[in-house]
Parts: sequence; C-alpha cells; structure tokens
Amino acid sequence: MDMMEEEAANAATAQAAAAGDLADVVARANARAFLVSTPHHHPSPLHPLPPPPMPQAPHQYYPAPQITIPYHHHHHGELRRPTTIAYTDAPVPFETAGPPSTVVDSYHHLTPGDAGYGMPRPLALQISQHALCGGGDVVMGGGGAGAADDGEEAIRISPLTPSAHHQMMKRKNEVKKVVCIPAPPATSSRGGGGEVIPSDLWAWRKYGQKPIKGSPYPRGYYRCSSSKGCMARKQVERSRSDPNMLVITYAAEHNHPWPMQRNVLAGYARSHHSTHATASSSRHKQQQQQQTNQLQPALITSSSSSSSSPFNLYADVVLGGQQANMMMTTEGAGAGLGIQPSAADEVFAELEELEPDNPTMINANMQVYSTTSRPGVSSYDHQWHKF
DNA sequence: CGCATTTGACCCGCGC
DNA sequence: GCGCGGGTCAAATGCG
Repeated sequence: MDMMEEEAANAATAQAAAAGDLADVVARANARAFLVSTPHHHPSPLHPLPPPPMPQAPHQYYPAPQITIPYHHHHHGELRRPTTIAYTDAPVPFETAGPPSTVVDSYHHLTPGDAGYGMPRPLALQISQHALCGGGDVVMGGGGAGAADDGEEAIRISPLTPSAHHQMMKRKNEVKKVVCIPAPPATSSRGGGGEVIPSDLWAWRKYGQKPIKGSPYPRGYYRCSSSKGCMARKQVERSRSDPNMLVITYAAEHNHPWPMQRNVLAGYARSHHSTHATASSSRHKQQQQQQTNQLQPALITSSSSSSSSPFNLYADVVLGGQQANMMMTTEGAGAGLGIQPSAADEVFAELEELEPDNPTMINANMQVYSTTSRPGVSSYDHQWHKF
C-alpha cells in the first residue's frame, strides 16, 4: 500500500469513525490480524501469492506452542470452557486430527501448502469441544470427476468460453476451503434474501443465488471483483443445523495480490453512504443494508466482560473437528498468536480512534477447514488444513 | 458510466 | 434418456 492508499484508507477510517461505524475497521482489523497472525506463509508452489501490500515488517514467527484460554464469552454470550490451543507450523495431521461427524461431504486431498483467499493460513489449531458449524451440516455440492491438479484452476486466467469455463468449474476437483463463522442474526427486514456475510477484505461480487435442496437457506455465489480474470469464488450459506453459523466455501484462488484498500473501501463507502441515506427505493435500500451488514458481522460483540484489553480478537478456529477459541489481544496473546505488534498497534489505533472510551471486542469466530472433492468417497473425508 | 445485486434461464453432471 | 440439483450467465435495475 502506498502512501496515497494509506491516506485514503485512513481517511476512510476517519470517515467511518465519524459515522460511528466500526464495521470497516473491524473488518480490516480482522483481516489484518489474520494475515499477520500466520506464523508461516505457505504459498502454494502452484500459485504463490504475492505478499500482501501491507506496511508491516516481514512475517515474524512467534513460538507459541500452546495457549490456554480462560472462560470467555462466545459470540452469543454463552460461556465457553477453558480452551487449550496448540498450534504449529508443522503440517496438520489431517487424517488423525479429525472428526467429525458430518461436516463436509465429498472433499479430499489438500496440499499443505495450499493457501490463499486471504484467510488465515497457518493457524493449525487443535482444540476442545464444539461441533463444527454448530453441529456440522456443511454439505458441499458434489464433487465431480476428474483428476486435475488442485492448483490448476486457480492459476488459470480464464479466457474460456462461458460454457467451457463452466464445464471446467464443475468437473474440477477443486480445492475448497470451508470457513464457518458466526452469522449475524437473520434480520427480518432482510427477509430471506441473501446472506449476511462478513467482509474478508477481498472484493466479492455476487453473481448468483440458489435455494439449496434440504436447506431453508439459499446459497449465495460470489466471485472476486478485484481483478478481471481472477477465478476466486466463494459460496455463502447458513448452516442448516445452526442458522447462527455461516458457511463460506472458498474455491479457486486469487491470482492477484490483496485488493487495494481503496477498492475495499470504495465498495464499502458505497454501502456505507447509502446506509445513511434518508430514503431510497425499497429494493436498493435493502441491498445496501445487506451490504452494510456484511461488514458488521457478528464480528463485533460489544463486549464488556472479557476485555480488559482494548483490542481483543476472538477467533474460533476449527481444525481436526475441534474448535479453538482463540482470543487475541494486542498484548500478550497477540504476540503469542503471532500478531505482529505493528499490525496490532495499527488496528488498535484504529479502534481507539473510533471508540476511545469503549473497548471493542472483535469477534472473529471462525471455524476453518479445507477440503477438496473426491469422487467416490462415500464416507466423510475431511482433511484439516492449516491456514 | 461503472459497479453492484437480483433473478430467471440455461448448462452440465450425476443418478436412476 | 430423463429429471434433479447445483453452478453460472446475463439482462434488468438501481445508485453515486
């Protein structure tokens, strides 16, 4: 990010602050925290991601083999038991780590180096309790045949004809990453429309929505709008068994660096602006509201209870079918979890700027696991992937 | 004008 | 071969 962009970002931040809206900063904070909290950058050999244009210093690796987290509030306020987090740079023992009952259907082999999506990569966590996605019902659409490389699709820049492209997409045994995050409560105002999804700092454009058989919730289809030719896509749907959880499935990888901040902010500014519009057409108003909600995921739980630190970051990361409930702070745990002080400080500064008197809990409850499809596998075959 | 979402149509893979 | 279901396209529409 160059100076201009930085300034633009700061300006936008200030703007958001002026409006009393934490969403933007929170979203950025989350993404940034995730980004820098990855003890290892594992670029895929097939599609290495250029380092994000972040101002921070190169990755720092913080040894933090194990952390025990005390009781704290989950995003809905319920107490969680103390949690022990063990994380490592070593490849996650997917096969052994795992569980789970019924989480992902028809997915298979991941390459440990596979990464992308701006998701927190190398957080290999193993932990306690809690089922995946609230009971685990993430059933992904079926797998296709074919035996192409996982990475092939990601690096393909598609001058394909629509139908060819489509075909490819369907047949590919693509690497998919499934992320579960707590969803903002469905608001009646939005009706059954699209999903309320948190921003992950990539610019996504919705290109479709389908009702999914067996699920009362539709699935939204998004593709990266940051770069033409970027094949990155994601699907967003609510968990069937736990409507409070959002299941986000990432497919293909971005073939470009992280979107410029201003792109994100531009998109946000759009929604942000209209959010405060006094009147607008009902339809668009609804849209904008939805978009705004995407940036106010349940990521914010204005918490009071457990934040002695001004900046706490919760991340429920699931690996091996278990959930790690991480709480990152700008202080000790931040270092322990690999948050770079510079980034933490920046985030903290932003938050302070917004709510100097009101410590903000950033709740980035995320359950992350990755899979790819494997035809012919009848039983659930999960492989846990560190991000 | 550019970019966003919505939504019906269309295409394709798969199971029967 | 047919129907179903999932995934994508593209036209319509709206906003700044």
